[in-house]
Formats: sequence, structure tokens, C-alpha cells
Amino acid sequence: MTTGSTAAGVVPVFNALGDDTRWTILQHLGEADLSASALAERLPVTRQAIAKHLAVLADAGLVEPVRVGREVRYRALGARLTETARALEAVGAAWDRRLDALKRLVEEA
Amino acid sequence: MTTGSTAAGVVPVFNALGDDTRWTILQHLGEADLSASALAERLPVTRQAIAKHLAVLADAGLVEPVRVGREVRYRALGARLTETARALEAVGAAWDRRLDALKRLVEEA
DNA sequence: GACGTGCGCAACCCGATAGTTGCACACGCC
DNA sequence: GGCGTGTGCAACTATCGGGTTGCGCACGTC
Repeated sequence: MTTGSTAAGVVPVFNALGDDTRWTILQHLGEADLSASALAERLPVTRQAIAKHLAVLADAGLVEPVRVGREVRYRALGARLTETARALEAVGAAWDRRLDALKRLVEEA
Repeated sequence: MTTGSTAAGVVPVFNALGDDTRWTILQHLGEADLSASALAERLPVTRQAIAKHLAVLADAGLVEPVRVGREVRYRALGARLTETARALEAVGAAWDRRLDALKRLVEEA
């Protein structure tokens, strides 16, 4: 089972995180739950563009819609981020371990 | 300065990580240093496509070129991954902290 | 010194996606 | 019940990004 499953459901998360506008959105949501309209007032893009970004973020599990009266606010979810962080750390550690082993092998020779 | 610096140099990393082909490349590089040509033999894409991906990964600091004779092998660097993981974890924790505070506030009311 | 293998452009194609405008609808509130 | 605000959906545009082919070159090896 080498490493085949490492990147399974994690790629959409990175894809979502690999965009400046979405990060800006996330930063705002990190401070308060906001609707698409509210975000549109704070960012230099239209409400619809933001709605699309929110859809991407929601698909990635980074954000969750919360109905408040007749508006839909979005909430930043730390759980998925933490999961992802752990996965990343594991992979990074594995790489470094291999390099250390190599280095040691060379020194022994 | 709220959270302005959180996503600074980190976005390119996520961008690099948000692609299946690049993950496949990284998995191979996690097991051994390989050249673009060597990778091309293992993946269903051309050497040039891989070269582009390697450029992206190198820009993100996830990979490093190593000259071996006349070929250029690429080495996976765990450091940047670990950095990124820590940053992610911090952000996720902050989000959850806010939610916990909110929840506690509601319960007190 | 010639051959072969690996590398690095550059141009081009196409699908995905960030962004826009415009409209329709539905829900709340007065 | 009507008005306003907030959402959702659809069509369209343009840029970006992944992929290809093709070529030229340089370095290593023999």
C-alpha cells in the first residue's frame, strides 16, 4: 500500500486553498460568519464570484453554510484544515526520513 | 494587521499541491530522486509536461533540482511541507477557538 | 570526434475556471 | 400586500493552466 492513498480526498482542499481570493474570503470568515453579500462589500469582486468561491470551499469541506433568517452565512471549519495539516506533516516527515537514511548511508561508506 | 500575513508565501504551495499529476510526481520523488525523463517513463504524460510541473513544484519550494552527471534529478523537500502543515494547523485552531468562544457565549446567555 | 541521450526552449491547442452582467424569485419586514 | 434586500441560476467572456509536438543544443560517453 506504499503511498497510493495519501492524496486521496486532500487534493480538492489544496485546490480550494490555492487561490488568493479564496484565502481572503477565508480570512474574513475566520473572524466572523458572513454572507456572500457581506463578503462582496469587503472584497473587490461581485457577489456571484464570491458565491462560486464559497461553493468550492464548501465542496472541499472548509466552510459550511448557516441559515440566519433569510440570509446564508458561511462558517469556517477548522477540522478539515487540521486533518490536512496532519496528512501533510506525515508526508513531509517521510521524505526527510528517506533523505536522512541516504545521508547516513553515504557517511558510512 | 489582523491576519494579513497568514497566507503570504503559502498560496503557491497549495496551488502546487492542488493537482493530481503533481501529487503523483511527488509520491515518486518521495521514494527516490528522479529526473524528468525518468518520471516520464512512469507517468502517462510527456517529459515536457512533467518539466513544467517540476518547475511549479520547485517555485513552491517543494522540490529541488540535483545535478547528477548530465541529468537533473529532483528531490522532495519535507521542510516546506512541514512549515505549511504548521501554518495550516494554526489557522484551523484559530477558527475552532472562535467557534468555541461563540458557543460558550450562547450557553452563558 | 562522432553519436546518442537528456534537457530546455517556443508555439500551439483545448479545457477549466475566475470573473462579469442580467434576471427571476423568494423571503422578511413594515 | 407591497417593497427591498439577499439568493440562486444562466449565459457569456477571457485568461490561465495542463498537455502536446517539434526543434536545437549541449554534455557525456565511447
